[in-house]
Amino acid sequence: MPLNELDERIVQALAADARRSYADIGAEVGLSAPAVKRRVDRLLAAGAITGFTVRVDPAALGWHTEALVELYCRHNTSPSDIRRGLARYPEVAAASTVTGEADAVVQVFAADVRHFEQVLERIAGEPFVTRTKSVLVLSPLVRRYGAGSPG
Amino acid sequence: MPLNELDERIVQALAADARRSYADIGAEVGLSAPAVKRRVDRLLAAGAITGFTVRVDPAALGWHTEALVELYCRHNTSPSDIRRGLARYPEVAAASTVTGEADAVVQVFAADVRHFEQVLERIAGEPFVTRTKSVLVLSPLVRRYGAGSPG
DNA sequence: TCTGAAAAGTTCACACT
DNA sequence: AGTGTGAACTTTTCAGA
Repeated sequence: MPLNELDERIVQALAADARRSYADIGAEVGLSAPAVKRRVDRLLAAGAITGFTVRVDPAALGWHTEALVELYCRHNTSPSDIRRGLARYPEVAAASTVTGEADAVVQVFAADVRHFEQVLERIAGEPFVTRTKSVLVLSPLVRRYGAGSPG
Repeated sequence: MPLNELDERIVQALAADARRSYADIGAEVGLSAPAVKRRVDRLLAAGAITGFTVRVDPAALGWHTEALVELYCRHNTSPSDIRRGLARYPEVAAASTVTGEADAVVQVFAADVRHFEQVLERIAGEPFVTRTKSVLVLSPLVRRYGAGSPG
């Protein structure tokens, strides 16, 4: 779907603060509130906007440990197998299949290292997982676009 | 700040859909709309909730390439050196220092592989960077809590 | 696309527990 | 402390132009 410059500005405004009123956004981009709403509805229907969410501070919610886990899977594992297997863990914030040696990379938030260890053991025990390799995050440096926060 | 079970359920509801009405969330957790609002306000004031944002489909916005880049840095590089060096790139969505061989992991969004290559060259040319190692993201499997989307 | 009205949600003051 | 009710206000949403 083609996004014009007006749509991009609306998306940017919502990315910065999804609770701004349509009238407010409209005043910025030069549209009325209903016009902004129609565009947002269209972006939602087209899948350009997939939802509205909240940005949280991991530490404030008690998630003091973040880790990145490389997953090595059995040869006939499909991406949807991995997705289904990981979606059940609330500690999994993000996961993607990747090029390279590993099959997938998983971002995990846990309360502490002990908790992370338990989650890792359970993930490593999934039938499609043959091996894992993890690194702990020491300090978040850049976190743009609301990326990388657990709930 | 201590979050009780009610707060966690409210945050989870907002993480799934930040536009649900307070009355709706209240019906789920057993509170009135004003009570939910008061708790959200308190979570905002305490910094546990840092904002509301929109979840976007990167491809729909023209970001067709996502990559994870491991950064190997010179021995006397501080985390803030890395942060300052990377913050200038709009393509850098997230970056963290990590344990293990690499010093940092960087999440990069680019329009296409050619664009990513250019960004990677520039990052690799930073004075504090000695070596990089990247993998391309094939398909995003899980993307919870608004994580991992460019703006 | 905008204007204007109806429906819905938010936000407050006040009373209660 | 925290919560619920009801009213005022704002926003959303849907007509019609």
